[in-house]
Parts: sequence; structure tokens; C-alpha cells
Amino acid sequence: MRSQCCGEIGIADVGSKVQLCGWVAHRRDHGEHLAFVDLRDHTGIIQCVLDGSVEVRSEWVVRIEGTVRRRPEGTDNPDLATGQVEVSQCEVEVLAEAEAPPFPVDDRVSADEMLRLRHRYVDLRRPRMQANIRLRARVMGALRDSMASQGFCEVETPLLWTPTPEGAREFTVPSRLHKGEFYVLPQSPQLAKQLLMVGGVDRYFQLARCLRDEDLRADRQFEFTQLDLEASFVDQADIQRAVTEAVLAATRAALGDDIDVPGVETFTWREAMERFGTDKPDTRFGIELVDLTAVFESTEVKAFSAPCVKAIVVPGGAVMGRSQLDSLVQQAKSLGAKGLAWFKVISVAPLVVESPLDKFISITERESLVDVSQASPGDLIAVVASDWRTACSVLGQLRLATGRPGIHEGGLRYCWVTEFPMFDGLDEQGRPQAAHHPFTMPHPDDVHLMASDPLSVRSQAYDLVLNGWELGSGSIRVHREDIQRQIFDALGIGFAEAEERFGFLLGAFRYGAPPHGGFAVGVDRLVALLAGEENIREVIAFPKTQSGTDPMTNAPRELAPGVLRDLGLQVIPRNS
RNA sequence: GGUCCUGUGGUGCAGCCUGGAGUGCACGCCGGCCUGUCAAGCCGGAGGUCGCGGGUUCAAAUCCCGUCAGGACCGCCA
Repeated sequence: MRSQCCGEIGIADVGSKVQLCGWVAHRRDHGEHLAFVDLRDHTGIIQCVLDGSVEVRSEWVVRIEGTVRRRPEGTDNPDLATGQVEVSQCEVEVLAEAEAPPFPVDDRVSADEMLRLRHRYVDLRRPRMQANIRLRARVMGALRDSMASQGFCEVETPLLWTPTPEGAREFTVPSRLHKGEFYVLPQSPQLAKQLLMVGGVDRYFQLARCLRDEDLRADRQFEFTQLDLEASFVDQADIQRAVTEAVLAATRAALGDDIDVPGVETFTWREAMERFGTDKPDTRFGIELVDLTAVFESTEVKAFSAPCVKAIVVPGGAVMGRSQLDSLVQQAKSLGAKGLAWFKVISVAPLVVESPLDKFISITERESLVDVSQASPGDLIAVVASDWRTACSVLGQLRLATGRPGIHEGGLRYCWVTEFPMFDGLDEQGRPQAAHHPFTMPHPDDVHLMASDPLSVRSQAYDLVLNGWELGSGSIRVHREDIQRQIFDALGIGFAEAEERFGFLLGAFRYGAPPHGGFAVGVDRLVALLAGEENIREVIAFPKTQSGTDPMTNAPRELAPGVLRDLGLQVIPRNS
């Protein structure tokens, strides 16, 4: 039907006859005898010279047969990849007429996102979306190639799974053959892949669809794709190596082999919290947290007599006016701090500091404050005193608010965060909460603390972070029954309850479970960051809105009564 | 469940704070002119429940309350 694609035509084709297919991007009419039509396909745009009488309009689908020629002197279009040539002596065949599109098929104009989603098939024609979709395909291919070449075996796991009442809310699927009983869609293949390890698969991977019935965000959809992997007879470093290799391969596939990606740094969770105030540090910029606890150890200032005093230095922040500072304080309060103290550094020799608290702090405190924080004249020191966790997280968020580079700036900075705590605070009954999942292996040095001091136990769980986005997480799993029992004890899960919830996994482990561990990379987030998109909807062909609807298909919708009956279901009216 | 932002011809915006005739800009659409444009240009035309409901007012796109939809975030995502 066609000899080549629009964007592929160049000087080399001059003189040759071509057959092209595509959509009419623009028509520039010059009267009875001349019209220019820009023909667009997934590769680009080429100008065709038509007789003015030929009827083609925007977004009509046409097949054009003509001859490639050099454009006349002075009419080249440097903005177009094919701008040195054009197709002339055109025979036009209209393959499909089209209504005027609901919004311009053009990257240069924005359109309401709902409108784009309702007519996603039109939106996908835009070069930006074409690029994103194809970049995604390259990333998926590179991930698959990398895993295969590292000796991992691709295995598909069930979409119709069994409810495991832990973690994310699951999507439920009614069973027709067993009325009143239900499957669920897997929130991840976590348990399945561990069973594969017991099954001797040794190294598994899958580009797996995962489904979670939780509220949506810019970086979260109901359904998303993970590069899911698991390996036997490995330690944490083996897994990190494999993941790093796959992700860097994907990065090169997306952006080219000569892309400059700095070495992947590793922070312990503690260090990430101390320096960046978050477990997913954006290391593209400085403004790291400084610890002032020692400085104000014996302070007279009540606001600073807290277990932890930390600060960030805002470069050039001394120019901030009253209202800006007030809103900074307000922000800190809304993030959970009791307040925020600020010091403008006017000069260092002699030391002059401007602050509501300046007359209350001692000369020594003022000197060490500026000394420890390494602030320069013109900087603002923002101080939060609180418990360690609050001080870190409030300043971590202020750090992002004041200094975070735009999505296209600062390059790609991958890092690992390791040694996550095993437990994440206490629940209402005073029991530790599993921070990762209950099959996460504790750090070998901390196993003895499991009963006496569970909250200080570190785990062998680790996250991969890119530019402040959590790209994925994994852990070494528990394969020893005695340790598993200690964890369940700490979590307050009795033998019977463990059997009820995870019986099939625990059962499998009794038949010889290899030491194993794994990881899962969020592919949507990875692709979004590589594409320079701030929202994963831009790299998903058919995403849902924030309230989980699809404006194109109108899903979700009511079912016909007969369908419900077949499933043994009855709908409770919404207003009851 | 909560906080904030947005909703105005087909599209993107301005108008709203400080109420006074559906007013404006750009694009698109339809028609006309035009043989070298390239997001062509020029002329003309069509196109509106100012998201929806209620309130205040002589008068509401504008102020107030509610509601719906979209978005960002908190909760949630072991």
C-alpha cells in the first residue's frame, strides 16, 4: 500500500516515485491550481503539492502517490526533518474522511486532559504521545533483553489470584462457577514468584501487570507494569547488580548509548533521612539537611529544646520578605512541625544574623549555627526542632519546595536506599507494623533485637530511587521457619492466622525453600522520567482519570441484571 | 474521608477581585479570493444553558451556599 513512511523521505529519494499513507496535518490553499498538504504518519511529516481542486481536509486519511523532488530554491523548511524535499505530481486517494478533530493534533497547543482521554485515539496521533509510546516499547524491550541475557527466565503468573488480606486493596472478580466466591487481581506477583523459587526456577522475571484498588495520583494508576524479578541463592548485592544493569540498559535504549548517567549511589535509609529528609532522595541538587542538635544542646530557647534540631540552608534566601517567610513557617506547620525558626545571614565577619530569635540565642550558639550549617552571607537558615522523624521529614519537604529542579533539569540520578527499618511504627494495639512485607529478612546483625527492640531492627529491604521518585523496591526473603515465626510473633500474627492468610506459601516452604530475594521496578514511572513527563498518564496508552474512570469507554458502568444474576450478585442501591 | 486549584462558542485563554446587554483575543470550522506556502495570507459567516442547582440583589459569568466533573496533594498505596 505504501513504499515508505513520511518521515523517512529525504534528499536521497529525489526523483523516485513514492506511495505514502497518513493523515492530513495541514492544508495550505493557494487557489484553483495549488495547495500544500502536510501528510503525517508515525514517523513525521512531509509536504505534498496538490492541485487546488483536490478535496482533502484536516485529519482525513489519504494515500498519496507522487514523485519526490528537491524543493524550489529558497522554499526549504528547516523546521521539518523532510524540509528539503516535497512530493509532487500527486495522485490522491481518500481512504477515510474525518470530522474536524475535537482538539488540535499538535504538540504546541495544550488541550484539556479529559478531552484528550475521551478521544485518546486522536491524542495518540500527536508526536509527543507517539514518542512516549515508542520510548516505552524500547524500554520494555531493553528490560526484557537484559533480564534474559542475565539468565532470568520469563514466567507468567495468574491474574486470577486468591485474596490475601494484607497490603493494598485488591480488585475483586466474582466466580460464576462458584457463586458467592471470588478471585482477586494480584496487587503484584509477590507470592507467586516466591513459589517459583521453591519450584526451582532459580531466576524469574516478568513484565507484570499489577492492580491495586487504591486512590490515584500523578504517579499511580489502578493498573501498572512492573519489571518483577526474583532469584535464588543470591544476596542483596546480586539483586541490586541485576536491577542496576537492566535499568541502565533501559536508560540507554531510551536516550541513546552516549547518555551520561552518573554512578548509582547507595544510602542507608538512616543516611537518606538524615541528609535528605526522605527515603526517596532527589540527589540532583544540594540543600542537604544539617544537624544542629549539638549546637542547641543546652539552649535557653524553649523552641529548640527538642530531641532533634535540624536545618536547611536556602541559598540567597535572605532576600525573602515577611510574607514569604510567614508562608514558609505555615508550610512547616502544615507538614507537622510545631514551628519553624529562620535566620538570615547578613555577614560572617563580623557575624551578623537577622532573626526573631537572634536576641534569645547565645553568641556561641549563633556562631556554631552559622559554622555548622556553612551558611554564607545572603543565605537563610531554616530550623526545625522536633523528634528526629518529624524534623527530617518536614525539612525534607521544604528542601524539595525550595530547591527542586524541573523535570528536565539535572539529568538522571539513580540511587539505592538500603537497610530500611523492619517495622514502621506501632498500630493501635501497640504492635509493630511491617514496613515492607512480613517475609522480609531482617538484617543479620539485628535478628537478636526482634523481640526486645523490634523498632530498631533493620531489614534487608532496598529501594531504587530516580530523581526523587521511588522506582521500585525489593528484599531478601525469609526462608527459615524460626525467623519467620519471630516476625509473625512481633507482628502479633498467631500460627493459625498465618496459616489462614499465607498457608499455601508456608506450606510450600516446608518442602525445601531456597534462600531467595527479588525486586520490582515500576516501569510506568521509569518511562515517565526518561520521557521527561511529570505524570505517568502521559506514558500509558489508555489511562484512567484520578477518580478511576475512563472518559472514552465510560468505565466503570452498571451491569445488566442478567449478568449479575449469573454471577450470583446483588447490587446494594447507592443511597442506602 | 480531607485540603487546594480549575470549569466561559469546537479548542486555548481573558473577563470574576471591585455585579450593570454574552463583551474581547487567538486558533479551529463553513464560504469566497489567492500558483510557493509551511501553525500560509486576506475577506465574510456560523457557532453560547458562562458545568449544574439554589440564594443575595432592581440586576449575577462575576458575590454566597450546595453539587458534579477534571487536576495537584494529604490520608491510603504491607
